[in-house]
Amino acid sequence: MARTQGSHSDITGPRIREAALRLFARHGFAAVSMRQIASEVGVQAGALYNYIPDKQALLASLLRGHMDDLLAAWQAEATTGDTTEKLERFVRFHIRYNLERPDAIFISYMELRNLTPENFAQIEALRKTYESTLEGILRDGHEAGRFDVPDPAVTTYALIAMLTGVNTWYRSAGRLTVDEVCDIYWTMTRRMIAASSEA
Amino acid sequence: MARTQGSHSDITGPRIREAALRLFARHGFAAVSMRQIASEVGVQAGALYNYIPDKQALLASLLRGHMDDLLAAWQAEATTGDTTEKLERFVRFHIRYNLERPDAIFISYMELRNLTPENFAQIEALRKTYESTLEGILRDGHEAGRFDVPDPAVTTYALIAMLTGVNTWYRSAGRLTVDEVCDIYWTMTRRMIAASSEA
DNA sequence: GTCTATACGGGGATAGAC
DNA sequence: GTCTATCCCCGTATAGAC
Repeated sequence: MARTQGSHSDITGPRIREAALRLFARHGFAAVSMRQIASEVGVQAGALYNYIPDKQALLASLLRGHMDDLLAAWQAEATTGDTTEKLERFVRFHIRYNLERPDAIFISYMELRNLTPENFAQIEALRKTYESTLEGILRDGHEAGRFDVPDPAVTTYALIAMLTGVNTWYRSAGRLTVDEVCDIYWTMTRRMIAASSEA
Repeated sequence: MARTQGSHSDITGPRIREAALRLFARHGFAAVSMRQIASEVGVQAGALYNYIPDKQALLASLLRGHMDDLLAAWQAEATTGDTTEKLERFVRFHIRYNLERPDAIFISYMELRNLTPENFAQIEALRKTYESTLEGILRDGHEAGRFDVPDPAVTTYALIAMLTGVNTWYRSAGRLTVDEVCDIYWTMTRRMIAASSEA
C-alpha cells in the first residue's frame, strides 16, 4: 500500500528531476509551474523545496547533469583509433546519444536563456568543452593531411548543427533506422571535410 | 509634442508587433507579459486588445507574417539559372535572410509549441513549403546527374539545420564577413552533395 | 483609441503542524 | 519529509469613462 505521507527522500528527488525534465521539454521552463511538477510527482508544491532551492536552480541542475553525462559518455568512447575513425565515432555517437535523450537535448538548446548569468556561463563552458573535442579532431585530421578543413571552427558549428538537427525530424516509426541515419550523416560528413576515401 | 492620450492606430499596431517580436525572442513567449509589451510601446496593457484578440493570436500573426515574407523573398530570387546556381542561391539566401532577422528566426524555431493546433498546422505548412523548394532543387540536380544525393529528404534536413545554425554563432564584429561565411557554407554544401566542380 | 480600475486566477515561495 | 494554509505579486483580459 502506498503511503500518502511520510519519508521518501530516496525516490522523490529523482522523480522531481524526471518530471521537471519532461515538463520543461514539453511546455517550456516558463510555462511550467511548481504545482504542475509537484502534481506529477504526487506531492504538494511546498515539498519540492526540500530538494531544490528554487525553480531556476532545478533547471540549472538538470542542464549541468546532462552536460556531465554527455562528456563522460564521450570520454568513454573517444580513446582509440586514427583521426578518421574518431570523427566517424563522434558522428555516430552524437546522433545516437541525442536521439536517446530528446528531452534533455531539447532543454539544453532552448532554455539556456532562463539561467542566471553564473549558471549560464558554467553550462556554456561544458558545451564548449564538448564541441572543442570535435574541433580538435578536425584540426588533427587537417594537419595530418587526411581532411581538407579550411575553417575548423566554422566546420565544427556546421557539423554540430547538422547532427543535432536529427532530433527535430527523426521518428523511430519512420522509414529509416538509426543505423541508416548514422550512415547517411557519416557520408555527408566525410564529403564535407573531403576525407580521402568513401569506403 | 507627444500626446499622452488619443488616436495612434496607424503606428501603435506595428509598434506592438515589433516590441512583441523582440521581447518574445529575448525572453520567450511564456515569460513575456502583456504589461511588458504595452510598456515598451508606451500604452497601457488594456490598449493592446484594440489590436489583437489575445496573446496567442499575436504570436501566430508574427510567425505567419515571417513565413509569408520568407516565401515571398525566396520566390523573388528563385527564378533563373541552372540547378547548381539555384542551390548556391538558396544557400546564400538562407544564411543572409536569417542573419538579417534573428528575432523572427529564433521565435519561429522556439515558440511553435505555444501555438494552438490550428495555428501550428498553418505555420508548419508554410515551413514545409519553403523546405520543399530546397528538396526540389536537390532532386532535380540528382536526376540530372549534377549532384549525388542518395536521400534528398534527409539531405534537406541536414542542410537546413546546418545553414540555420549560423544564427547561433555568427557575430558581425567577429573575424568573418557574411560573404566569407556564405562562401564557406557553399563549399561545404557543394561537397556534401558531391557537385561536379569546386570552381 | 487610450485610459483607469478591476475581476479572477495562478505564479513562486514560506511557515508551522504533524 | 510532507502536509495545509497562506503571503504577495503578477498574469490575461474586460468594463466603462473620456
